[in-house]
Amino acid sequence: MALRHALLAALLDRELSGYQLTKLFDLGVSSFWHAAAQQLYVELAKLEADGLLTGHEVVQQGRPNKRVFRLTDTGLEELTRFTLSTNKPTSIRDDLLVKAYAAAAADPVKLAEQLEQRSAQSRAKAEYLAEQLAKLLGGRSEHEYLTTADNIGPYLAGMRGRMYEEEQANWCAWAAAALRGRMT
Amino acid sequence: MALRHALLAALLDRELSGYQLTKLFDLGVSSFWHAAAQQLYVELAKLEADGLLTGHEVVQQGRPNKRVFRLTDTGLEELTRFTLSTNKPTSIRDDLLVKAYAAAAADPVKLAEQLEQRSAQSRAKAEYLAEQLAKLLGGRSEHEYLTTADNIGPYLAGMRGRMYEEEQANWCAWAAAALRGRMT
DNA sequence: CTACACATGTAAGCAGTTACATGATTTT
DNA sequence: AAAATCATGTAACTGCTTACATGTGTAG
Repeated sequence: MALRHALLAALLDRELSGYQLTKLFDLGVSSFWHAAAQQLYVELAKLEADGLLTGHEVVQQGRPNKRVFRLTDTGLEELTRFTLSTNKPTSIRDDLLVKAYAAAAADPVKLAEQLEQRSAQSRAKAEYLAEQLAKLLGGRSEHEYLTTADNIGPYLAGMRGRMYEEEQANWCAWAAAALRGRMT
Repeated sequence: MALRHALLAALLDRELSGYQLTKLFDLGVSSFWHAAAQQLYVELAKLEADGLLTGHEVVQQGRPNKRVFRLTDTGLEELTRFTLSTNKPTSIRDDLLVKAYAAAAADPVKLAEQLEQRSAQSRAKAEYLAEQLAKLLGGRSEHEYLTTADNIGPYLAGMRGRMYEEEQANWCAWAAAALRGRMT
């Protein structure tokens, strides 16, 4: 299992719809757990069938209706069990880094352009995450938040995501400059 | 395809055996491309069958023999084509980060212990990568190396790996401290 | 009346995981 | 004589990717 626990974690203390989860996994969680939108719906159905989640129809005005999911007691137990299990090896797969590794086989300018584009994307993602983190703090100092808030999980993980995207942006810009600096 | 191009990149200007590649993917490349040892052998066989690599038996004394692989012209062309292709979305999957997200469902001490353990592992990996990078420089300044070396790819990618592991180590230590700081 | 955001799925195919399997050589 | 490192695979299963499919409501 895999995506399973990421979904349970995302639903730990709130109800979210499949669509809201696709947004979360695209923007907020993608720096440490990747999942395609279609797969989320498939996995949500399985989790409901397995009794780890329950879905509830929510009628909306001005929008299509949606189904929100909530953790069951069994789901919470399963999540707790997961936190005690041994970690599977971290899996990272990034085409752009492989391309950087293969720089000698690439057109330096084309590669630099890709790096600069990614740098901008990562910078934007880092800024988005910084905003989300500030919202969580809600004016409190980090120390106060970390010692008093109920659930600091999203803040902890969000910080890692922000760091990751920031460093990615910096590295991409540096690598692009290095490649451009080699042009005659 | 996927692992395919990571292997071609690793063999860009050198011959390596399957076993040497497992070590490289475990230590040097794991921060941006994950692959299990078994899968490498499977993929190497496919790449050879497809004519992108050629394998040569190397008789060794004091060790079992090995087969080293070399890029063919077709393989190099394929790698160059890859550097121009559109990137698939970066895929990251890290159990430990999901556990951090689910902190509220976890035993704080047990989670902190896992984070501290990972911090040490990442620190060690960062140091190993720093050594490898220093070897590549071979006494030269970074600027000199980047402007004059033949193939700067492994240096560029290695730097990203070092940054990643260092930041991971820092974050894990910080997150563990935050969790421990909440204990009465 | 077109484009965009919201909203949710199904189905085929395969890349990658998990488990199993083997053997040489050096070091302790 | 055991443990560690070197060295290379096979086979079953499945989680995930890729491609396809559909429909509502808002904004320009």
